Amino acid sequence: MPNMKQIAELAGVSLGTVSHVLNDTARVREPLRKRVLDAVKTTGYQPSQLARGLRRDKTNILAMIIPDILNPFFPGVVRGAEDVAFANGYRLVLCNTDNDHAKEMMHLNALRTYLPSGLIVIPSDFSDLTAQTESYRNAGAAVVCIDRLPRNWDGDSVTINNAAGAYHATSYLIGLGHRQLAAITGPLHLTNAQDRLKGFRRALKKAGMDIDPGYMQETTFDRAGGFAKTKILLKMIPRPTAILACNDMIALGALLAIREAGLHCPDDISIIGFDGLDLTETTSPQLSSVYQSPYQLGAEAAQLALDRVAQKDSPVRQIVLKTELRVRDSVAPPPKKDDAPVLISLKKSRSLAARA
Amino acid sequence: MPNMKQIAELAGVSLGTVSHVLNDTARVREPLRKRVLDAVKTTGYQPSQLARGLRRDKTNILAMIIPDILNPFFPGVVRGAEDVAFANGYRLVLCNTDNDHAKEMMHLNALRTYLPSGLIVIPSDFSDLTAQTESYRNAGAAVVCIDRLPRNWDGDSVTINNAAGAYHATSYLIGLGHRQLAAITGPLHLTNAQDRLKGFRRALKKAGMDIDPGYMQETTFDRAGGFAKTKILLKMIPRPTAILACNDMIALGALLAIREAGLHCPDDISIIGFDGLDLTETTSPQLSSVYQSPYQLGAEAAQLALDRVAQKDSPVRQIVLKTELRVRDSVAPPPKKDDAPVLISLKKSRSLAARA
DNA sequence: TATGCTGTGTGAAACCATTCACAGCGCCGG
DNA sequence: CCGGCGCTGTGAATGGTTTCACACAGCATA
Repeated sequence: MPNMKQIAELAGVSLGTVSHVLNDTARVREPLRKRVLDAVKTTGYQPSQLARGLRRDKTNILAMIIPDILNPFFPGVVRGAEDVAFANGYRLVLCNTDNDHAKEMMHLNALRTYLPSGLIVIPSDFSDLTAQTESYRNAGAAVVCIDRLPRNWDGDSVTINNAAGAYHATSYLIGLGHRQLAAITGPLHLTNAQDRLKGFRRALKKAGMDIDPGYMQETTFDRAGGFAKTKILLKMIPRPTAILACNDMIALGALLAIREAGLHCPDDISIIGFDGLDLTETTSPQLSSVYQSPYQLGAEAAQLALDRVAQKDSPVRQIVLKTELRVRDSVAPPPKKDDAPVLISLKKSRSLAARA
Repeated sequence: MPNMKQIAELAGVSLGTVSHVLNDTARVREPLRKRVLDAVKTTGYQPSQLARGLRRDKTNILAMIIPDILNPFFPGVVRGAEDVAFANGYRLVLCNTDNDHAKEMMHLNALRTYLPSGLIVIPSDFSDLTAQTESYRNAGAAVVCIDRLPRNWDGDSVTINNAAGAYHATSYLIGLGHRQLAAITGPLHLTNAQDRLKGFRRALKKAGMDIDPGYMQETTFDRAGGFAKTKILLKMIPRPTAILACNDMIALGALLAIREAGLHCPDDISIIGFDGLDLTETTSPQLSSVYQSPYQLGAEAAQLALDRVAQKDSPVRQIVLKTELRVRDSVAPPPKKDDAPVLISLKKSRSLAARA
């Protein structure tokens, strides 16, 4: 593979001229310009991203740090970011932290010397990333936090309206007549889990309801957590007639626990999840959920990062995306007391056609 | 952030010595060595990966090209590769092709000048990648193909035993008494789809069965494909009593089509999928499937790539991983003719505990 | 004592693109 | 006719690391 010097020789121009033609960084008269372009075409020359990055103190790399790509929520985020990156000539470096702060630090440290233009982070926990990411900012890299925010974050961010989503879902359940409500929240040191719980409580308050703290269970954002906490909830007296699961994985675990207990969803107990993952369409019953678009989350974040690279001193942007309650088969009015299982089933959106 | 020169000055040694200490590339006497290490520690010096890569014609980057991270099979592959990469001080660059050959080429071209040490590819189609990847090989990069192979591939690879898996699943269905078997295969220009079909046919042949080509439907590896082709199969006379779906997404579509037709799985018709994704545990009925480990696929590929980097001229390795039939609730003996729906349900592995 | 060898350390060259100060040229206005 | 300006193009300096040829000291051998 040739280098720029050879292109310059072949085109009979100087090194600088080749660079100017390639980067459109100065006027070059047509004949010379053409000679350079021809030389590039015939040799198949490609500039070394390494040399370029070294010189410019910045590469066309976007680094992305997420908890775990195996969690079905994150592939969408990654894909959204990768699409925007690719469309703009950037590459995406993917790092998994497993929500382990130490691992997050290792990634953060190791990535720095690749001089990425941007860094998109889903923070692993509530530790203060401001200090860590400052070195990136100093190096001229854009830093964008998404999904949840570290403590005291005052930089660019993309999140969703967690409280509103949870509020809406909870209100819906109350509207159906549920009075024994429960919530299974994610780890409360995560801002998104906190906000969802806030929305839940706000809806209860609005309805003049008050619930025993035991009906709000905190756990990890996964199936195992949902399974375990649902088992606990099912033993409580009175048994909740509806559960707000603060993400879909928790909801999945809840569904399994309900089935294992010999109960039926939604006849005995209603479930609403959060995220609206694809897999909520193939569970039985199909899971109602507060939908958010992981793809959009990632795409907006990448765009935000690129915008920041282009315009370093524009005002901070904190984008908040909307959620949308998608009611499917896992919700119904509460069973009437001392009744045989009620056989009502609400079928609203069957979005099969859209995806299948 | 300091550079090597400053470390050299601080430690009172030459540039070369710093390099030797850091890379353990020559003996350095203890006192000097310690001075260097101290200087590094106090300054928090980190070598520039860009300069290093430029000089060594190779970076600690592994590039990974996959069809689409949104497809639930691939996150596991990516995670496996990232873990191995990370453990060895490498970073993973992720690229999605959407099975679009043009996009694959763009990624291949763009990635090259980052000088990755390795390239892990799930080929988008049957085009001959040998030529394209040769330029990587020439540049000293290791190229590993996984999951499916491009035409005439003679380099390193990691695949699974597709034919054996399909053979096993099909034989199992035959053993249950099924005689009206159908298969929904993936795109037959993909080697894995081909091999799974081969396994299906081999099992039929072994049992002395012959089937009408109409019972073998080819489609894309997704839910929409499975849904559409199942609708076709359900209209055929005689209606198949069992379907081998050549991946889980197809199986998912099949399940939905069966439900929509007012039929029941497994009472009316049995389904076995392929891949054994997590989501097969939360469908209803739980989906039987030929399990493979995407994580292992990715991990082995990354290890293979790193091994090749370390030992350029070791013999080519073509690793073939095993599959494992996981029987859950979506299979049963065929319904007896003119019978009411049979209520047999085979419950073998409930691997809930393992995962939840 | 001269020679040769081993073990350490040095500093310049090389990798390749970008950028900056400057030079050459043609043209305009004075 | 000259000074000055705008437009193009030049080539050297720059960025940070690795590596190679070489130097030097100390020691053993002839």
